[in-house]
Amino acid sequence: MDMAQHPTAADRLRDAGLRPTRQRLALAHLLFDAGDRHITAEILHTEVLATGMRVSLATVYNTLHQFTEVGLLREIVVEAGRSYFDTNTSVHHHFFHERTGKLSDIPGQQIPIGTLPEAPDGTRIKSVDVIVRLDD
Amino acid sequence: MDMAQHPTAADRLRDAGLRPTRQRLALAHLLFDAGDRHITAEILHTEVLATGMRVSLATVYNTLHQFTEVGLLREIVVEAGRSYFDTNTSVHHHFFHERTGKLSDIPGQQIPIGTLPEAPDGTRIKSVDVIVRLDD
DNA sequence: GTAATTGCAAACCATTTGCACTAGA
DNA sequence: TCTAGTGCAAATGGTTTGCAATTAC
Repeated sequence: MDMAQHPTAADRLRDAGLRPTRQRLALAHLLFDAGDRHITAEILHTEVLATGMRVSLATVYNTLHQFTEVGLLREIVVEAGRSYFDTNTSVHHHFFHERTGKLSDIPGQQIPIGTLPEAPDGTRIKSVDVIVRLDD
Repeated sequence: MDMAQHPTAADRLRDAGLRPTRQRLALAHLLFDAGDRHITAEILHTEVLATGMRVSLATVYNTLHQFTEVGLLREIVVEAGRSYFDTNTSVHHHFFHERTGKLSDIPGQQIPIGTLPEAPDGTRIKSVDVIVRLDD
């Protein structure tokens, strides 16, 4: 996602109805300028601080959730008590490395989600999450 | 799981290396006497208290984790900040009803986990979790 | 008797919230 | 200007922990 081109980061935020504030721009660059990432609020906060900017942890949480609401991020839950945010919002699934606590995309998009079960009663399938847990 | 028969609850706990204490027996009955269940520590604690027994929440947590370690339960993570424990330890997957916060088994066991990806490098697949999130 | 188990209350830790302050438009 | 956004510090909520008291064997 090259955000230094035609649709600038500021444009993308504006299009999503979010003011391109200094904080949101800084976070957007960290999130989207370096390809696909799986990141926690804590880590992202550490990273912004490392750039010299002062952004509160509360704002990092707000921003991650706002980005998720407007479809710029996808939230992934693999461990009770910690949320990951994925900058790749397309349909794909994950390896979870239990020892290191790291998430990675499963390459080749195609885990066979061919024969999905019918949603019960009056329900509707919102999404399908596949987590392949790895030992090592 | 009829635990009032040959392998009594006490036997099963002993076999797993856990002393069949009053608390563990009470929890085991609530968990295993009524078919497959998806339960949180809070709910289970409420249920024991309702039977008139005094069991601390800490013991409920300890017990759930011990049962999980010895393979009597399986832990399911669908929401950051809350753990579910599944009394059905066989391979199967779940619907998560987001509105009600309830988990249910996907019937017919067969989500096509046919073409699983290779585990990267020197890793080994420990388990595959499939969560179908429902809007309803 | 003695090691395992329990209960309690305090500690934890990621996340959320209330509210005064700041800054985009 | 005027509202959306931010920062801080306190609150939340599920879970864990330390340790003394209890219990299974």
